[in-house]
Formats: sequence, C-alpha cells, structure tokens
Amino acid sequence: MGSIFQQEMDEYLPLRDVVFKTLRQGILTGELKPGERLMEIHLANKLGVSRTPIREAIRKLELEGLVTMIPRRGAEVAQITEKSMKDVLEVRKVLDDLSVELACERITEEEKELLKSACVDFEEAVKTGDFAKIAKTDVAFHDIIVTATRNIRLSQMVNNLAEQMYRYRFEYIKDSSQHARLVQEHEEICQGIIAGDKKRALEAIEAHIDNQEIAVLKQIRID
Amino acid sequence: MGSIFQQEMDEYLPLRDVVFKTLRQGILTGELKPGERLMEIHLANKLGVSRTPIREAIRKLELEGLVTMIPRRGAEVAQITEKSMKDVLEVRKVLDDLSVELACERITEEEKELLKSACVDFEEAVKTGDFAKIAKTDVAFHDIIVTATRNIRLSQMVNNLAEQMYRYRFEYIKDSSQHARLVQEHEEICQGIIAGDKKRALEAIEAHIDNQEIAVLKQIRID
DNA sequence: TTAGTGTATTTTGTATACAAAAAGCAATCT
DNA sequence: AGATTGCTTTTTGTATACAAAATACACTAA
Repeated sequence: MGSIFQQEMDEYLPLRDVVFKTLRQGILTGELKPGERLMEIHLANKLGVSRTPIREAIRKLELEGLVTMIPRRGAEVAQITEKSMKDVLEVRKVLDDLSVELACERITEEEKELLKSACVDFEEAVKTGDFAKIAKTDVAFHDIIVTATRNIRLSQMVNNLAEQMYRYRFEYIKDSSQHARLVQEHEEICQGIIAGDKKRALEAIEAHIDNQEIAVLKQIRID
Repeated sequence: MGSIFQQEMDEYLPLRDVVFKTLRQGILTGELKPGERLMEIHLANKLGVSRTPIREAIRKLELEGLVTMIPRRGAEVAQITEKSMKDVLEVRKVLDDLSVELACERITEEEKELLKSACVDFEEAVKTGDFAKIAKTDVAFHDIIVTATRNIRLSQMVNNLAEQMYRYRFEYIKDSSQHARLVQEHEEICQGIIAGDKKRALEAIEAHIDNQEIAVLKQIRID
C-alpha cells in the first residue's frame, strides 16, 4: 500500500542535496584536495547544474566544516591540520563514549541482531580484502550503535565528526596489518553492548578510537 | 597599523549572514514561533533583500536544526518537543563537562582575570534585574570558558547546543527566585576553574546544567 | 631591472526570471 | 450535502543576468 508513492518521495532530492553529497564525497575521498578552490561556475558546468544549487550546497558544507569561506574570494576545501584533527578527536571521544553508554541502555532486541550481523559482515569484508567494502561495513556497524542511542542529534554529531576523519580512513583501512585488531575490537564492542556491559563496551570503544587516532595522526604527519 | 582595513574587514558581512543572524535571533527570541512557515518572498520583502540570501541563510539554519525543510513546501521553524530538548541536554552535559575539564587545564592567566570579571558582571547584572543584561553577561561568562578549551570545534558545538535552549532561557531568567542560585553556581564554576580543581568545577557545572534542565523542561510542559 | 599603475579577466554577491509542483477554492456532479 | 474535478494562486526549485570586488598581468617610468 502506497509503496510507489513512498518510493517516489524517497527518490526526490533537490539538486542542492545531490550536489552536497557529491561534493562531500569528493572531499572525503580526497578527490578534492585540502586548499583546492571550489569555483562555482566551474563546478556548475562540471555537474551540469546552475550556480544556485552549488552555492546552497557550499553553505551546508561550510557549516559542516568541510569547506572554508574566504570573504569575496569564495570557498575552498578545508585544510586538515594536526590541531584540527586533535580537536575533532577530543570531542569524538566523549561523544562515542556517550553513544556506547546510551546504546547499552536502549538497544532493542532487533538491533542486537542487526549489530551481530553487521559485525559478521565486517569480518567477512575484511577477509575479502575489498577496501570499499570494509569501509562500508564499518560505517554500517557504527551506524547501528548511534541509532540505538535513540538520540538523533547525537547521531548527527557523531556522524559528522567521524566524517572528518574519513579523508584519512582509506589509508588506515588499507593497512592490512591492523585488520585482525579491527575485527577483534568490533567483536568486543558488539558483545559489550549486547550484554549491556557498559564498562566492557566503553573500554573497547575507547581503545578503538585511540587506535584510530594514532593511525590518523601518523598519516597526517606523512602528508 | 592597518586598523582601518581590519575594521572594514570585520564590518563586511555577506547579506546571507546578516539574514542568518536575523532569522536566528527571531527564532531564539520566539518572535518566529515553532511551526511558523518561512516564506522566501515574504522574508525577502520584509528584510529588503532578494530571495538568494534568504535561501542561503535557510540552508544554514537547516543544518543548525533551527528550521525544518519540507520537500517542495519550504522551511518552517523547527518544533521543540520535550524529546528534542532532552536529546540536546543529553549531549550538552558531556560536552559541558569536557569544556570545563579542558578549561581547567588550558586557561591562561589573562583568561582567569576575564573570567573573574565576567563573574562579577553577571552578579551585577542580576542586581539590576535587567533581563537582557543578565542573558548577555551569562553568555559572556560561558563564552570565556569554551574559549579557554582551545578547541574551536568544541566551542562551536557547545554554543550551538546552548543556543537551542535560548528559546526558553528568557522565561528561566525571568524567574528571579533562581537568581541567587545562579550567581552562586557561576561563582563556584569560576573558582573551580581558576584553581584548576576539575572535580569542583565539574560538580558545579553539572549542577548548573541540571537546574537549567529542570527549568527548561518545566517551561516546555507549560506551553 | 624593478616598482608601480592601470586594465582585462575572473569570481563572487545579489537580484530577477521562469518552470514546476503544491495548495486553496469554487463550480460541478452525484 | 458531500465528494470530485479543474482552475487559480502561491511557493518552491532552478537558471540566468548584472554589479562589484579581487586577481592577474602587461606596460610604463624611474
């Protein structure tokens, strides 16, 4: 009943949001490099739209911290410095802790099942060695956790902060020497949350983020 | 040297940002009520600008959570529900804790002086009973603390969360029976931070937010 | 050669124009 | 009376046009 309409609803996306997602993707994958100027006409031609949706997308990226506006000069891809990444991580740690704590309290039985299978999916993705797949299943796993907090604002904030690090995560994921540890950390987080054991889950997530911090900062220093 | 140029630089604000601030102010003071539609032409005429800056301002308000977009229908002022406010508070608590903790570690001597005088300013504003002044000095006080964290992203996030509650804060501040307690809480937070006594500062800020929570939720239930 | 100036070009900031979708409303039909 | 259809109005979504600022660069003069 109404499935056609629902589908149509979901498929509708204003051009600004299409552009927004496209540009964000470009920034996160490194296709658009830090410091690179985002010129409206150029982008408009490239994406086959007018300047208006480009501008509106840039306004949103600006507030997300992925682009920097220079008055009367335009937008450029935000520089990532060690300081800015440490700032992000400092906040992310407490919000991830909060997420895990709330997830322990509020996760539903269905979500526990989802979490288990997400954990397995990740494990299998790692086995295949397909980096895109690993990244995708990793996001899916963490997404279940933040959803289980029942706090939409928290979800948005955590996702936004995590996003800031995706630019470096590909490098991180490519380091297959870390894969076994990653799988184990996910496993531990998963079991902690399912058991409602906050202490265990918190320890696991903290170790997880700490390892990510080390990897990301190392990567930044290389650049 | 260059003071004129600096001043000109600071004074320049794109129309979109003027509109953004104006609309935000309107929403926070309650002039624009939850559920009210934000019609572009109407706002453009009212503010004497074209639709373009209005639209760009709305994109930012959307990401800040102050307006809700309905596809092909436009923007309206976001509804505040008890749930959404609890979500905000849940996050705010941990971020305020983090702010105070970092401030204890990183505050400079100059900032300690600023904090002391901000504390005094607040006390005097309360004595005058001028609500606008009380609100302003309160913001100034908390602003010094978040600045002392040396974490810009944290500052932005805490400010944004605090903002969500400003819509109710006027009612809260008008309740003069709370004034003495407010002054005392500020005093305690101030001294804790200056002494670098995390435990003391944290206890004070937590009590401060808890009291705000009670007041805000009571207010929402009245509406 | 080099500093400075003026002009051309690029790019943003703002306004307006046009198309498409949604909402409101009245007339019509059952 | 109530529902339905179709028209009108409103409003958003997108594109384009124009103005102002910034930038790049060549040319001139010391």
